[in-house]
Amino acid sequence: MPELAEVEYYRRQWDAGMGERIRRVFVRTQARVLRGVEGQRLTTLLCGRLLHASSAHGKQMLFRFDRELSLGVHLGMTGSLSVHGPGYDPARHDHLVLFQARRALVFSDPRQFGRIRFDEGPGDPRWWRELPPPLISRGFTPALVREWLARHRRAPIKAVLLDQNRFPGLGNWMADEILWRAGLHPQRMAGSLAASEAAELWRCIRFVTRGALRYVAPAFGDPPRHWLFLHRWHRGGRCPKHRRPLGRATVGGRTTVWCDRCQPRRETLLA
DNA sequence: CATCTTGTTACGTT
DNA sequence: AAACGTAACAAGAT
Repeated sequence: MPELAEVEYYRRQWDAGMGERIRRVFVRTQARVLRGVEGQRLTTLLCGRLLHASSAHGKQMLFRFDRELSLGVHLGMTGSLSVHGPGYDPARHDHLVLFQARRALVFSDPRQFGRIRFDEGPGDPRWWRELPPPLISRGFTPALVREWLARHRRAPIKAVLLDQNRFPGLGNWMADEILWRAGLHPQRMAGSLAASEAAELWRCIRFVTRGALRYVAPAFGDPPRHWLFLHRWHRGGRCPKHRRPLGRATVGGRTTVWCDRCQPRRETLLA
């Protein structure tokens, strides 16, 4: 489910507990989402700690506690964070619950494609420091996009956009939205883009990222009707620009939606 | 019942 | 050595 804007929405859910102490920890020790994190150790170390700060970077989240403890959360396909009352009774797919005096901070994930991390030590953990530049940052430049297109020149552009090593936080719906706006067919080879197309792609990445954060992050709302977003989910959906039926195929291993008129399959040669 | 899924990664092939 | 495609992970929705 979550791409960068949904992740940001979930991160804010736990803001309710900021600056307050963890009284008790529930952890499903054998859960796959722990990915090697030892539940007992996590419980021992987190009990009594203050939740200091949180941040999101692409689809990753990091929650910081006093005594240099860091809790990393990735939501996978079906993960979520929520807040409940202090007497909350963990449900079947809740894998980690941090109880505070007045609430319970809950991590839930039915499919368990998500991941919990737990690190000790000053500063941010190494895996966090090594994340690529956020899409909304000065470090994310058109040159980085060009270099990535060249490196993956034989792959379909849709698959390239889904690579978290360069486009942290982009997921299936955002990638389709970006390509639709950029007028690029998802099956175009990355190496076939003209310089002007790559520049437009960069602009659309920024535009869609800002829009997603604006429309989705505050209250899990929908983008406007003139975005592809609302039209892409069901078969029979039509392009919001001129009502043409949307194309649909698997590209880069994911269900992909596009408009043949906005995104011609033929390689465009020059602007 | 069959098919689908807003994500990632291990593995085999090119 | 990189780059690329695919299967697998698991459970719920349609």
